[in-house]
Amino acid sequence: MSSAVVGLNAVIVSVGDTAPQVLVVSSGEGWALPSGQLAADDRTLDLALRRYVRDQTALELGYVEQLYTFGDLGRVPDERQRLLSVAYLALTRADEPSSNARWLDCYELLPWEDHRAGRPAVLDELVDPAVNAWADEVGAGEGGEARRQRGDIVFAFHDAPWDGVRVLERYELLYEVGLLTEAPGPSSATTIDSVPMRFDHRRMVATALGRLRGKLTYRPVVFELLPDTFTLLQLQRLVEALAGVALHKQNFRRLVERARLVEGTGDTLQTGGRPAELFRFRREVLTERPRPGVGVPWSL
Amino acid sequence: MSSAVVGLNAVIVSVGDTAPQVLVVSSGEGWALPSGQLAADDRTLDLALRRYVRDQTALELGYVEQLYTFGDLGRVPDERQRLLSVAYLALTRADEPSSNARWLDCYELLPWEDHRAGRPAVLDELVDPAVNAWADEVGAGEGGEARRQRGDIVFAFHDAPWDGVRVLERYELLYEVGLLTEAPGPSSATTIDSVPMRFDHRRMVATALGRLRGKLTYRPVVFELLPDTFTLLQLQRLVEALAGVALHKQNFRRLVERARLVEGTGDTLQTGGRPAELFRFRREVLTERPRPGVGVPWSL
DNA sequence: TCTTCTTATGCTCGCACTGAGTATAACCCC
DNA sequence: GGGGTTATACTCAGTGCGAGCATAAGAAGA
Repeated sequence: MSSAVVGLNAVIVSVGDTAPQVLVVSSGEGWALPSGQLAADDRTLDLALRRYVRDQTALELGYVEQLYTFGDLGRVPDERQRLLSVAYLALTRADEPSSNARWLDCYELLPWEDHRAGRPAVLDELVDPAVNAWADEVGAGEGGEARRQRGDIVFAFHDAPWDGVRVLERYELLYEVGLLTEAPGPSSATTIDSVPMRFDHRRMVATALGRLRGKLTYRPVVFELLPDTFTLLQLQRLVEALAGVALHKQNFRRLVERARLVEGTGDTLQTGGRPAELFRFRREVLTERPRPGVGVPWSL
Repeated sequence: MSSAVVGLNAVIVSVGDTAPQVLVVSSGEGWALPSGQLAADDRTLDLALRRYVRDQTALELGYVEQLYTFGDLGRVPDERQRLLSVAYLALTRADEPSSNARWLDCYELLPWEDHRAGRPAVLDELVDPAVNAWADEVGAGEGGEARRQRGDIVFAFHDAPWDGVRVLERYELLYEVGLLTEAPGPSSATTIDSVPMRFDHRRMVATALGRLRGKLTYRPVVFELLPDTFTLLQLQRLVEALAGVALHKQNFRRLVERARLVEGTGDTLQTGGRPAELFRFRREVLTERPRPGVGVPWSL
């Protein structure tokens, strides 16, 4: 029987003032996701993850979901060794990380994903030409067209619609065209700068953000990231931060109220303008609707 | 560094005359999914999977997607050993399995999932009372209500809507209430009978069916299971088989044509009634729509 | 040939939801 | 009170969908 070294990684997401953020710890080669080993007496992978995250960061995780298992040769510098890593997504409200850990803004790692203030310039200035050059590599024939079409789909060139969920596909395409390097190394003029992260940990963050953006639209996961009561604008800002797009305020309000996702508490909160009513998540919605979520443009 | 035995499993899905089916091979303890070991020189997990499936079943896989990694202690009879299994979903049109393999009807394994001819009686006759008894175990208080609510959500009791995607949640709840046993063993009057499968392979099938039903609604995966040209009724029957629900014929037609998912070829096929036009998948839809899929009731 | 059965295809209501925008309310500060 | 700010209510047009009616085009049998 063959065996491999098995590791676990946690992409722990919370939301700061303006953007989603992931918990990272410092490592020799840039920042790293909290990682651990599976111990012989961990009954389940989930429990192992919770255990070592508690040990390393003093954080008690709430929502936890398995993301993906990475096992390609060459994902770690040592070519001989295969490291199998099971990555998890975890959500938490906690905002005070322990000593050697810190929150890292997701959009520092993946700047092309934030469209709240419009389409990032880097897409048309850097990515578009790079994808075109990459398509030209294989000639103007079939293969080139397929490459161009793939670029159009994931980056929404030529009037194709932007799909916020395709975070991982964008990451992988950027990697293929040579605009980003996986392991920390010298960044050049032809790569998109970012905070260096260990191994393929940035890819794990991309996987997590994509999954989260998808789940947003059909499961009430946002409420894992909010306090028990909140104003509708707080909820909206949170959804916008995760989805990476701006939303129409009145329609957002109508959506969550008519979907009966939230219920008013009667209390209000001072805001600087007219006081806002405080709402709470309405748990009963789980039995009423098949896919209770918040609705962003790409959920149709 | 800790290490574990690592296996790969493939849930290979095709669609027969009336139902989705998975490829199984015979094993000492009932049927088993094709499984393999990761070899040291397999560059990626995908490639390893394709390699051993080719060796074992002489099948060349098309669409392949990682499903989930199973690693709980106790999923295999030997309590000491931890077996980590990375399960994959694969789609294929091939209908002739090799010697020791055969196609097994998904709804023989998961009979409560097929609602095409109405809600299966087993849900209200067997599952409902069992869930109620299970809820009563913890008293009529908070815990009991939570259990009952969970039953309502996943099995659509008390007017809750049926959500075809929650295959795995249903499987897990049935397991918790004691209506099915994971490893092959004596079935009793209080368990739902089914074909015995090795280890937790039936759980893997449930995972695969759930994933497939979800993907159906936002990616054109059905066409992986169809010949190049097909009639709209063939397409509809296929979607119905996977989704486990019956669809309105005229509306289905309108949906796929207006979404521009398919295009007519001009040819027709004899059917027993008026000849049907043959259609093909319209690849350009990938750049036009963010989530090209077929639309089933739970996709809203 | 005429009838009946079967499948395919076209079309039309009515409802629900959505995008976009206008209008009004309720607080702050000065 | 005026102006800024945020909250909340409401309207209107377009779109998508569930449900059903109607017609077309073949096969099979009387």
